[in-house]
Amino acid sequence: MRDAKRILEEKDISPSLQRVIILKYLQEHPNHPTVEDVYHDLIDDIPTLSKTTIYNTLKLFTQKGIVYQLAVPGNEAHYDYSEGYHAHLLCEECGGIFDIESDISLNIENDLEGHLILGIEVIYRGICRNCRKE
Amino acid sequence: MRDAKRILEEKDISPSLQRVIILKYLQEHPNHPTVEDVYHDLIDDIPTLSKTTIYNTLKLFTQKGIVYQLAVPGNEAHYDYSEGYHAHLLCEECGGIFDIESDISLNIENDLEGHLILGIEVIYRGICRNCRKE
DNA sequence: TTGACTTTTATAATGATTACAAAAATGTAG
DNA sequence: CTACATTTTTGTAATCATTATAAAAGTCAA
Repeated sequence: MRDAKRILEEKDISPSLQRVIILKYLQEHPNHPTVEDVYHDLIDDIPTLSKTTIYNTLKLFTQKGIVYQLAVPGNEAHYDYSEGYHAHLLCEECGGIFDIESDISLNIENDLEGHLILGIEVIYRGICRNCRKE
Repeated sequence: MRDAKRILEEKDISPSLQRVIILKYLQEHPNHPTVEDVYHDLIDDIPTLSKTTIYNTLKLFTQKGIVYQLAVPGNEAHYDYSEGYHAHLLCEECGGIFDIESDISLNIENDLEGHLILGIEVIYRGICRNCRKE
């Protein structure tokens, strides 16, 4: 796992206590946490932590391309820090989000119908293996 | 364009005035309208129309698989009725959503790592051709 | 140590969506 | 046609995530 402080410095973000802790949290919790998740899990470590800080920090990280906001319609935003590319499965039963080792070596052309393409996101919708058993 | 009333009946939805008009609107406006868009454009035709009705109706349509909610993180939900599959480009400059004629004949296997796959959504992020010119 | 600047924090405001209960519309049995 | 049950729509209030704002705290250099 890459050093959080170094990642921030490379992106010209001053590595404040809160920012480093939030980034470390995202690195250690690749389960697509929400702002609420981050807050709930860190408030014991930093009792002064404010939700606004988490919002601000995650917005900053997103703009800098360190994390990205997962598109889940109609709900809170989920955040994903990950070094390798992967797709996601959205379970329609339990609402869970699962990583999919997508082999879609998507023909990401820079130019697609005149648009400049910077990234791609693949979302599968279905029933996850856990809900399927029931 | 398929008959709206028939589509509803096939899905066991009683074709009330509002439902038919909302579905027709979605058919005729494939530009991924929001609830606000639908309301704004239909309130002149049906002065009694309530936003709640649009929310309820679109939720119903989504559950029945007639339309689907487009995943745009951090904003209102956009709705899409379309007969053929296509991907979407999200412009990071203007926020616009563009259809992409995706040739991804994605290997939609029913089973992917144990999950049951029902659908797939591909979202490109980038700069649209209009913003690019500037 | 002072002052400028950045970061964090708490509170209030906004905006989308949902809950709820009443009103209107529709369907059905007598 | 009428009375009653059910469905659908509507308006209002409530909820929930997110953003705006301004004060407080922290950082850093002269």
